[in-house]
Amino acid sequence: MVSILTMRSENDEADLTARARIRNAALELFGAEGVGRVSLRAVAARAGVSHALVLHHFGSKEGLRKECDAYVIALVRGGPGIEALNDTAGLRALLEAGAGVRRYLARAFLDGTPEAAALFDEIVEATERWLEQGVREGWARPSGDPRARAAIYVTWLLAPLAFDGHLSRALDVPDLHDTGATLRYSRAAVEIFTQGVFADDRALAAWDELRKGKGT
Amino acid sequence: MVSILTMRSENDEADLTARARIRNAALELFGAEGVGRVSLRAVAARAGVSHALVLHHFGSKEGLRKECDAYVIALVRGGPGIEALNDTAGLRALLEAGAGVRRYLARAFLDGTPEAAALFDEIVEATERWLEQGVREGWARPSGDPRARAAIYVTWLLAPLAFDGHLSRALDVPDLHDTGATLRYSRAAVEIFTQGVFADDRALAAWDELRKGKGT
DNA sequence: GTCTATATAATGATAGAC
DNA sequence: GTCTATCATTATATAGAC
Repeated sequence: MVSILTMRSENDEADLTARARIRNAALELFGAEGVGRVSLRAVAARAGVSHALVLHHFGSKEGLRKECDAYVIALVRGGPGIEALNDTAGLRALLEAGAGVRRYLARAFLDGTPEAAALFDEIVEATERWLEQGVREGWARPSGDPRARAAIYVTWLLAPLAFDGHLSRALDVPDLHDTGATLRYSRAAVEIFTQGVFADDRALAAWDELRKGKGT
Repeated sequence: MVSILTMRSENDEADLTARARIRNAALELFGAEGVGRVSLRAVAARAGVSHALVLHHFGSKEGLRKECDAYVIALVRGGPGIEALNDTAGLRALLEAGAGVRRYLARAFLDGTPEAAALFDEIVEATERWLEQGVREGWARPSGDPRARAAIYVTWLLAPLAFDGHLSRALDVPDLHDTGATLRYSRAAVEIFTQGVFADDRALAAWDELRKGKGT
């Protein structure tokens, strides 16, 4: 039996407070099936408690959802602020967290909760500053639209969250986020970020053509 | 009153069969809030029919969901086969479809329905061939891992589906998928695809370093 | 094809014992 | 903190009239 004073050892399955077990169970189920499709009873069953206890701790289903949001987002933030999404505590924590957590976060972004929106904005902002610095220091190329580039960059970095299973299937690896899988797809990503995909400016020219057609 | 023999003019709001109206209503609501959070009664109300009629036409909620899947996916396919996602009927149809449809598709990918998975695989396959051709013709750069590159590329092209609202907020445009918004973010994307982000091979080198640490 | 009941089950939430 | 009832509501689904 676990005292309520037990320090949280976040990663141990066994001895967590019931509150934490419930939150983890919710995270897993909400991530896997979507909040709407998961009943409080299902969460309770997975956590090994009664459904009444879930409500005792979180007040309502919405309360539980909010706590899940806060938890995952704190996990990604990793620290007081986000440096940029690259090689940061937050990203690593996210990769090491279970698939359920990643799927939960993807759904949070899709649902557009205020918390998720704030996180996204924060990451974009940090990334834009990071790329500005890169341009100054010479390791990043200048962009015609730094803000848009940062936003796109973040979106692309987060894309594997949303396309988890499909990406791993396409890459023929069992789970996208361990072993050599991450290495394989991140290699391809870095390759694109370094040398691009297109060998000349034809695509850019085509874009400019399109722009002329539709007005500024 | 609309005859059941009326030809489907897919885009007109008014004179559609009840079946089509129900499907459209479901698409919109499922996309906006997630299938689990939407009741058949809500769908029926939006379509202006009774909830019993929904079941009469689709048998069950799951049946309705499947029809939505099939409809959206057919929309993206655009024709008998997908050429590549670039400048294709499917992509254009997707952009011209409502935000609800795009959000629905994003959720379908996240939920990992078999239909969505098949579509994804199809697009990756087509994109890989398209890039192969590009390499042969000289307008695409060769890749160290063509399969992974194609998969990543597709993921990135689809990313705006999943981060719709966040992207438009970061870009400070009301709706991501009309007017100049598409142009702005696609310009940034093409820029990256053409010239990359990083100015030298430092990131690639760092990646290789990481790889050594974790074994092949 | 479309509706108005109605049946049946599940859900979020509460009350109160331990 | 945790449980066992229990309530009120809502959901999916069916039956049968029009």
